[in-house]
Amino acid sequence: MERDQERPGLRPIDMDSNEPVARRVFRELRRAIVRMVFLPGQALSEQDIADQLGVSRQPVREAFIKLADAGLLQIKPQRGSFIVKISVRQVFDARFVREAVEVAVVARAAAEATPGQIEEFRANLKQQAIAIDERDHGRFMELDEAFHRSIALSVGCDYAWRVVEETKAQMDRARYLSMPDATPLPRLVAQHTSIVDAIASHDAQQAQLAMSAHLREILASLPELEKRFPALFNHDIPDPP
Amino acid sequence: MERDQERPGLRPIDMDSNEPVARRVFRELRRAIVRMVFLPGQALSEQDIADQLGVSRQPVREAFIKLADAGLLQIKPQRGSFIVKISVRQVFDARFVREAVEVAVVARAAAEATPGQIEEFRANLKQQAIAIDERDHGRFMELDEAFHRSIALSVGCDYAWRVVEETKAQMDRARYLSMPDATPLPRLVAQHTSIVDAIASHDAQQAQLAMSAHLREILASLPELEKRFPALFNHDIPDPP
DNA sequence: TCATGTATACTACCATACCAGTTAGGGTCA
DNA sequence: TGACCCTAACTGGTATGGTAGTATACATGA
Repeated sequence: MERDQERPGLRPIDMDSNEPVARRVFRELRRAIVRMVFLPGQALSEQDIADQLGVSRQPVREAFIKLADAGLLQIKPQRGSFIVKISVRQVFDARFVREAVEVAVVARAAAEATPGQIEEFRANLKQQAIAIDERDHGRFMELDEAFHRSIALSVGCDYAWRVVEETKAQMDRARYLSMPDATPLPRLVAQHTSIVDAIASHDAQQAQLAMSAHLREILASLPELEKRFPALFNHDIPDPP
Repeated sequence: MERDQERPGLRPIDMDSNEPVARRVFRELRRAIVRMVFLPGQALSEQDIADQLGVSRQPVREAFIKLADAGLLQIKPQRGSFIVKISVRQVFDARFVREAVEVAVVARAAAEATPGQIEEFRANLKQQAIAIDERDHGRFMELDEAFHRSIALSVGCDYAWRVVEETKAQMDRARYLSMPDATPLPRLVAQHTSIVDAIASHDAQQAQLAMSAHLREILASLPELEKRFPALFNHDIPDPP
């Protein structure tokens, strides 16, 4: 009995699509990294990935570069490329930025959100509860992301959401690591609900506090994770150049 | 009499360096775009740039992709690549994110900055005044960036500064456009000073207000610029796919 | 005159070949 | 035995060739 439906690390790239191959390779690799299919510290070779996906090295290389920009892959020229280990400092740095941006976004949402938009937020909350009832953790994480995204997009903060998306990647690896076990999902829904309530009552300050508290709680289990999976963490000893 | 010392748009890539060519090409192109050497709307060709810089197309292509990620270049597959026009909406989106992050950073600085660090900030302020006296706008912009960066790095917000750096690119094009004329530089120094004063007195709230006001003022002239240089702006009519 | 089909000259994208630097392993010699 | 060097098998970086798609100029037709 496997934890995932599919053990093969990567799903094949479907042809007959005019979307650039490099972009699809990037998405697939990013997905695999965030979902811990590739473990932190593991070496990745351009040639290997290209062979697995049935494409040439060129698009794989471009994907590698973008992954490096996203802070998920470390490219050591003439030596190799490695999944960066989870760094507690880096994750908290990402959280810091995410909190700053999302707190600003939710303040705007409290000021500008329309009743229709608030209704959409609540609809998402209901689905979150359903996903929890059905023990569907993956579905919950999707809804969670959709929830935060919809708040940002509802007030036209597309670029802000793009920034948050990048910061999330760092955090989500840690979250995925802690997922099958006890993550107090109902508690997260309660926090989401209080965020929406504050938005609905146009209380910007309360919305900011709720969002801030929510984002700080997410990583509460990080130190424990570091102890449980020491090999996956960096322990903030930056390796020499 | 030219506005720049050098009219040739790009400086040649110096060889005898082990830094990847692609990275240097990226930096040089980014510099040229932000400094309005390449005008918004202008087409850029991989082959052209490669010939001008004396390198092959491959590193140029990689630089193009990174520029596209930074929102400075639009790559239209099988059609061409174009310097994106300045979009008032996009610039304000960038400012929104930058304000969110830097306000959070400065709050932390007010809480944690040491006397030595505050002394460094003040030293930078003095140099800003000198640059203004010498009418050296370019130098002032460098010091301005260094000022904001030093605040972020002083409290360990390296990643936050990296995010700010990306958002700045959008804003700086507009700032460069308005630079030779009347930008009230002394006023900016006064704002910088009040930020440092708030940090020095460990008044987080005051520091946040000062930073927020400062960042909002920077783009005050943007609507006027749009009227003066209509060809360089997007007017937020998103062109069809 | 104007609409339409077509040839051509671009473009970015992908594949491939080659290059230079790093690393690991094994053999050699003190 | 141990330190050293050399070689072979990688790595990512760069250069180049080939392909498919698009825009444009121009000829052709009504």
